[in-house]
Amino acid sequence: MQSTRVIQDDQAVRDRIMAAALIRFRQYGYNKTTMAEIAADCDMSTANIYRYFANKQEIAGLCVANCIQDRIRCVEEVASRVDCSASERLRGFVLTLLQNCHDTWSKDLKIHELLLFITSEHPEIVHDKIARLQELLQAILEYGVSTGEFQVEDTVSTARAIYSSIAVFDIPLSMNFYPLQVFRARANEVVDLLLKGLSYTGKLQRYEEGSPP
Amino acid sequence: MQSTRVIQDDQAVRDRIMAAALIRFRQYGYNKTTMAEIAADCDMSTANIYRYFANKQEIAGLCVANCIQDRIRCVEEVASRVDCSASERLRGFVLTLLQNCHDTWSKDLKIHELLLFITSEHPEIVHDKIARLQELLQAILEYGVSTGEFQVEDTVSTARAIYSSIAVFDIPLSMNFYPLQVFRARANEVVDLLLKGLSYTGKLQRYEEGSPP
DNA sequence: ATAATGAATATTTAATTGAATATTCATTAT
DNA sequence: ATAATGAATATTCAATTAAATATTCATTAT
Repeated sequence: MQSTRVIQDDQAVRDRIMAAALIRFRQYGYNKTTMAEIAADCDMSTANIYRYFANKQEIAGLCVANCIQDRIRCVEEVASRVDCSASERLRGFVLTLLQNCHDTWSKDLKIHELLLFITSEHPEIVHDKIARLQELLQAILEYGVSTGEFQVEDTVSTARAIYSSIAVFDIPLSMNFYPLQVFRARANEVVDLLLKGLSYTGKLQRYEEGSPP
Repeated sequence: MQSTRVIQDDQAVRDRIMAAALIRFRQYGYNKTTMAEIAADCDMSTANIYRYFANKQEIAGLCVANCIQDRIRCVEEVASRVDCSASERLRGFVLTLLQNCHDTWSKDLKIHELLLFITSEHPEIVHDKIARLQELLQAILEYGVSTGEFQVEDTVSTARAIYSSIAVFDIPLSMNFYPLQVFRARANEVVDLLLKGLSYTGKLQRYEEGSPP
């Protein structure tokens, strides 16, 4: 019991430090946040933080991972709404991803900096996120197949293809190019086109050389 | 006649300067290339360059625009091959775009730096490029409709949607994430899916609530 | 023993300034 | 008049160092 008690206490301290750090990272960014400030916010010495974290970057990495988790939870929610068709789930998925991406870029600029910095050191964080999004897409596809909405042979490769098609809406850098409103319209156009492909029945119009005018 | 003569001479000098500049930009990058070096390569004084260009950035901007032009010409060629079906043209278009993008990133790193720098000052260069690519896509679509390969109502909005879907293959930054081989596979998957959407006949499977098991 | 600290050390950032480079301009050559 | 130049000026870059910050550790408190 004693050891459990201690581990829980440890986690509480870790959480307290991370919460304080995140507030400062959000407001001032990674570089302008000092370990001394984080420590002061937690009413402890700077040195004591190092009992709980290896270094500043570890704290930032965990903050970023948490943010990504939160973002993914939004998407998961939309991707599994019981009152929605598979098509609606797919559209919701894409628009939510876009909204998240835009928010990170424009509202949460400091977090975006942090994300850029951390993911350049730990690309596996991004890969894990993409893998999770593709799982969600696959689930939407399987749901669509089960309801008869979609005709899809290979849900894994199709989920990959869909993610590639909508990746541009999940890359904060691209948010520079157009206002959100334009991106929404573009995302909707892409979803419309994808939905046609997904409900494709296989009755391909054969191309006959020279027959049309 | 005299004035024409002079203008032609002017253009010849401009071309000579730009050629010399491009060689240095390619090898050493924008910052490590000095106006003095460019001038020496052209056997003229530094000051004389300013008779032909407003400043160093203008020279770089024109070099970049030329490079983009060259890249687009490759794509144009593929997009209008007489011996190819519309589907083949579309696939060629995407794979060529990807190849260009990858080359710029990995082989022509210095030019990529330049491109990044110039397009941050002149986003219209990128917008023009995207507009031209969308025109080419539209031409492929119209060709596909004319041969009966594609069923597309609105070629303009569909061309936009296709560009959005494949934009990730046209963003040098993304070349970091996977090797070219993987990107090629992804691009092919996306094209496969898009082609299904394009040849979609409109006979949509209706989703009937609760009817499947 | 565990948690925490203050002080010492190592590393990073920020300010300074001299050197390199871009740009301008008065003057010269054609 | 047009083209070109050398020298003057403005701007940017890079090396230097002082200050700030991250990290470690010996010591103290619980």
